[in-house]
Amino acid sequence: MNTTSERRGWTQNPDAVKQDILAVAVSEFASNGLSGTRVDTIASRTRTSKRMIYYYFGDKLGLYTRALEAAYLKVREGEATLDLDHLPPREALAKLVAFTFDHHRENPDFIRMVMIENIHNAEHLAASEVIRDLNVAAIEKLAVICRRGQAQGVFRAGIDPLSLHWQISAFSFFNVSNRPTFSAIFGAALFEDAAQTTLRQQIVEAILGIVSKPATEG
Amino acid sequence: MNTTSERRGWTQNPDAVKQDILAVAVSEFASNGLSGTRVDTIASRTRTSKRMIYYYFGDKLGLYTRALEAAYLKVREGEATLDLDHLPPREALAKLVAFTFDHHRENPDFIRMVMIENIHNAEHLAASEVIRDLNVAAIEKLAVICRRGQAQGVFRAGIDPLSLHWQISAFSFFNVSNRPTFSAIFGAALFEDAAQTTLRQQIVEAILGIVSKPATEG
DNA sequence: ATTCAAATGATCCGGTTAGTACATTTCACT
DNA sequence: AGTGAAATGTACTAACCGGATCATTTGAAT
Repeated sequence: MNTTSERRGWTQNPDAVKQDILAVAVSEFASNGLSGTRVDTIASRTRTSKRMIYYYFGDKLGLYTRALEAAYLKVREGEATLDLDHLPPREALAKLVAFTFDHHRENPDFIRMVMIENIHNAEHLAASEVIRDLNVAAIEKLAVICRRGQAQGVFRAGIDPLSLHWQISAFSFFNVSNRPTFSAIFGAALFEDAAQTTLRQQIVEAILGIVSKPATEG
Repeated sequence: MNTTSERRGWTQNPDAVKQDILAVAVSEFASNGLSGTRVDTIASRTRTSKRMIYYYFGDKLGLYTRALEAAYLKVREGEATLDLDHLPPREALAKLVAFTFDHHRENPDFIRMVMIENIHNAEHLAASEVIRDLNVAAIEKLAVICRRGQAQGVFRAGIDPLSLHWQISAFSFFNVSNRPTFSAIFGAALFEDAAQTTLRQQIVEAILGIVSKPATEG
């Protein structure tokens, strides 16, 4: 049982083969979409062969679905490292928003997989219970912050955690998903590090504004 | 010269043929993506033939690029109907945001074309000067509102119209683009008319909050 | 050392699809 | 009514690509 790296003669290693295929598949599907991706191309970037793809994943759609799940799993895994319970509500929320913004930026392949899935009306995602569970858990984390903020009187009443999640996602997702068209039209300045930091701060404040008690006018 | 509807024997009508092809192309590309779209399918939904597609548009990519332009043109055309100059700045901005939100909802094919173009890193859009001009004009409209608001002292200083446009777009675009995955995971409630009205109001307020002079805290 | 299922290699195939070749018709202008 | 270019119809093809077929090897248990 040698490491997964070297392969002389050949040694069986089913799990490594599956993971190898999945990693390449995520990358290819994210880059080229479902019908734009060639199974042969995936195979060629793999340490194994096309034969193995069909052996383990049945067909192209099967592979795509598993790749989609893999992308979600990896990203939600990253989110789990975030501990917010010890922070006061406003700071917890601010940290969550800033983290989400950064995390999306760092995982463009995930974003692209979701874009592609949206193009396909989420029909493959709908078939995967795994993914639904992951995301519902993410909402619960947000709901906890909302309740704490309301209990302490720093958040207004009647906040809908789902709407809030929608708003946070809208900013963070769009920032990555529409970067190509946006910068093709308006230039890339908004996506350089300095501008992104400003933008992140702005949306943190915008979100905090949404949950804050009304006070302004004019 | 009869109308474009009936076609007995056959009568030449180059412009109508081109428009017919383009309309179908937008619909097909928006639904299935670039590589997911079949030229034969487009042809079959047309009153003309595949031969004509290649005759007028050269190849699949040429047709795609023209379809992308057509989608942009149609949407920007709709936006031009909006007259904001007679409104006070806050109301003008509020109206612009609400309109953008609705307008995006009403043009899902356009949204999907942009999504697809983003998947392709905007490489076809980048080749089209037409589109860039259209959008830069849209920003200018926003800049005018900002300047008026600042002159009247109701907006804070240092607003970047481009960032503002980014924020408005993020909400309005995401609302359509990610509806499939979002509702697959969290249910469709947020996308029914009542909830959408609430959401729209929320984001109008969020945007107004961004441009307003600081006053709140806690 | 045999056995047998799991894992892998090597090669092939049939349908699909973008694009083309060739022929024909329309129509504006003489 | 003739001419020629633009417009359209019909049929074909070459390449590509998802998937299948058949054979071989590995490795764990007997």
